[in-house]
Amino acid sequence: MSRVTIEDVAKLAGVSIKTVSRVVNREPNVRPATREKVGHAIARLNYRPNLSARNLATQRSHLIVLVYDDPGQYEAPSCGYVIRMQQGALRACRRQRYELLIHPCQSRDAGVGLEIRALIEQVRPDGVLVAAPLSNMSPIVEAIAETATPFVRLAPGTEVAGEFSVATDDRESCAGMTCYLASLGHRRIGFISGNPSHRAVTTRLDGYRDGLERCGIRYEAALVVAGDNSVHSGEVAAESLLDLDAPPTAIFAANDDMAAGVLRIAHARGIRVPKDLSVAGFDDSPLACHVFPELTTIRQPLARMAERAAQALIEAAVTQPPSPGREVIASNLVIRGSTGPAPR
Amino acid sequence: MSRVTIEDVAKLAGVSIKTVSRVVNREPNVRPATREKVGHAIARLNYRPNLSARNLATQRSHLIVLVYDDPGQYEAPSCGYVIRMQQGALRACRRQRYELLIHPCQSRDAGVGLEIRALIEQVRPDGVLVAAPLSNMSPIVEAIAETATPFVRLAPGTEVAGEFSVATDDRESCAGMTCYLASLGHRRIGFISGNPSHRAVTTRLDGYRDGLERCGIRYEAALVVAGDNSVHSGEVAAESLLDLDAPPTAIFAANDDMAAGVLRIAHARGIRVPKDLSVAGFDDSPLACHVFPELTTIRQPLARMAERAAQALIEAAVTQPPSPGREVIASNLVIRGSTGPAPR
DNA sequence: GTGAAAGCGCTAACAC
DNA sequence: GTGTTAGCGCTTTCAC
Repeated sequence: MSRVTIEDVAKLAGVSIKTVSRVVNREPNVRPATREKVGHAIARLNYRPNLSARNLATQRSHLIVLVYDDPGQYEAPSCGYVIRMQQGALRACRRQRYELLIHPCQSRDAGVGLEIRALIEQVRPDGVLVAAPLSNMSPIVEAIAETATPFVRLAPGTEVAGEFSVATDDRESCAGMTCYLASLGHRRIGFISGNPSHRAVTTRLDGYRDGLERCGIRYEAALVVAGDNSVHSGEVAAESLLDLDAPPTAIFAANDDMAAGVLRIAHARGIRVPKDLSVAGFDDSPLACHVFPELTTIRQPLARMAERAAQALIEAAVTQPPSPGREVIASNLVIRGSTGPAPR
Repeated sequence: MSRVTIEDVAKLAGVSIKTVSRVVNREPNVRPATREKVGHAIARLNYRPNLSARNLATQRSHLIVLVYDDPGQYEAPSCGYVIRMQQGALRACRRQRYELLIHPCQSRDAGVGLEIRALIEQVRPDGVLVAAPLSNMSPIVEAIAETATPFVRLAPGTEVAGEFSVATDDRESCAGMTCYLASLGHRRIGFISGNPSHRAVTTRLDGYRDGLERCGIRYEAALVVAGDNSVHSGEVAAESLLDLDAPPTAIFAANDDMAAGVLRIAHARGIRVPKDLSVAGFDDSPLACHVFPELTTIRQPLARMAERAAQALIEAAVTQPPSPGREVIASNLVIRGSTGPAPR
C-alpha cells in the first residue's frame, strides 16, 4: 500500500509540501520546471494523496450518496432501475474524481428518516441524490433537508420552489404512447395504473388521458384499472380488462412489470400478441427485452438523469449551489414487437 | 449540518475529549456515571464523529470497495446479480458501521488494472470484494494484490493457496438439477453451456455430467451446445438442440438468460413447456419469475456470499487477516413451472 | 479512571 | 513562485 506521503514527494523533489500540493491540485503559480520536477517525484514514488486527510482539511468528503428504495428480492423499482441510476451517477462521479456511496433503504420503515440522517451526518457527503419514489416522501426529504446537505430529487412528482431537480416528461411521453397506439387503429385502449404511492404514476394516467383527447378518443373509466406495479397486479388487471364485454384491443401499463403480467395472461388464454392484443409498458426495464414478444415501452433516461443530478451536486460543492429549477430530460418511445395494428 | 465536534461534547459534559472518545468507541475504563454524562451531552448536541477525522487518525477508512463487471445496458452478470451482491455486502457493512463503495468496470479494457489500483490507493478501503468473473482475471486480481489491501474473491474458479475466498457448490448443484430432471423421467437432457471466460461455467458442465453419471444416463456430446450467457445464444442453442433427430425432452441451461431464450423458441415453435419440453436455468435471476412459465432454476446465494465476504474483510480490518480457506455456501434448487414429467 | 499533548496527511493563509 | 505555520477532528501514547 502506498504509504508515501506528500512529505516524501517534497523531499525527493527538493521543494516544500505546499508546492507539491499545488501541483497535485493543479493550482496556478508554479513554474513549469518545478511542476515537472514534482511530477517526476510523484510518478517515481507512485504517490497518491490520502483522501481522508484531504477531506479533513477541505471539509469536503468527495463523496456523493445515492439513496433509493431497496429493490428487495426482486420487485419494485426493478433492479435495472437501480443499476441504471448507479451507472449514471458513477459516470458523473468519475469525471470529477468523486466516489459514490449507495444507500438502499426500506421506505416503509418508520426509522428511515433517522437512518438516512445519521448516515449523512456521519459520512458528510458533498451531496445526496434521492431517487423516486423516495423523492416524493416528505419524511425522507425533510430528514435530508435538515442536514443542510445539498441534495437533488430525481423524478419528483411535485416541484418545490427554490429547489433543483431533474425530471422526465412522463406525462408527455404517455400521451405519445397513447397516440401511437391510436395511430395503429386502436380505439379501445386499456390502461393499468401503478402504485399510487409512486406519485409519478398518476402523471402517467394523466398522460394517457391527454393522449386520448388528442386523438379524439373518449375516455372511459371502465378501461382504467389500478395495479400496484407488480407483475402479479398486471395479471389481475389484465384479467378484469379482458373479461369486459367490450375488451380493449390494446393495453398500456404504467410499468413494464405490469405489462409483463398482461403478456402472461394473454399467453395463458391463447390470445396472440400483437395480433389480437397490443401491449405496451413503461420503463424499458431489462425485462422488456426478455419477454415474448419484446415490449414496446417508454424509456426513461434514468442514467442520464442521475448523471446530470450528480454533476450538479458536484459542481455545487466546488462552486455555488445549483441554480434552482427543474431540468427535464425527454423519454424515448421504444417500439418493439408487442404492439401492432388493431385487429379487424 | 452537524458542525458539532468532540470538543463541544467534552465541554458540555465537563470532561476531556479523550473521555468522550472512549465513550464513543465503547472503550473500557470509564466510570458509568461519566459514561452517562457524556452520553447525554452527545444526545443533546446530536453529535456524530467525523469520519474523515477518525479515518485519518485510525489509518482505516471504514470503507469496503466492491468491484464487479459493469452489467452494461442490460446483459451479463445480469442486474439482479449485481444488486444481490450489493445487498449482501451492505448488510455486513451496516452491522459494523462500514460503508460500501461500488466500482463497476469494463473488464475488457486494457486499463482496468491500473484504474482499480488507482482507486484503491486513493480511497484506501479496508478491504476489496472482487466479484466473478473479475475474480478469475489475473491482471485484475494482481493489480489488487499489489496494493496489499486485503481482498476476497467471490466465486473464483480456482483456488489460490493461503487465500480466503467464498464459493458456491456449482458443480454439486448442477448434478442435483440433472438428477432432478432424470427423476422426472427425462433421459435425453440437453445442456447449454455458458461463456467460457466465466470459469465457473465449465464447472457447471462438469456438474451436469456428474448428474448424468449418477443417474446412469450416458453422456452424449450432441446434447451439449455452447452459448455465451446471452438470451440470444440460448435461442440459437435451443434451435440446434430441437432440430436434432432425437431432440432432448429437457434442456438445462447454464444460466437463466439462456433458459429464457429456450422458452422463447419453444413459444415460437408452439412447443409447450413443460408438457413437451422441460426447461431449467441457473441463477434465479429476476427474469426467472417473469417469463412464462416461471423457470425452475438454481439459486446462488449471492447475497449471503457477499455478506460473508464483506464480514470477513471487516473482521480482518479490526483484528487479523482472515484465515485462508475456501468457504462454500450451498445453492438451492428452485422448482417452478418450467419443468415437469417427461412426455410419453 | 481520566487528561495533555502529539500526531495522522493534507490544505489554507499569509509571509517571503 | 515558493515556503512556513496553523489548523481540520479525531485517536493514541503516556502521564497522573
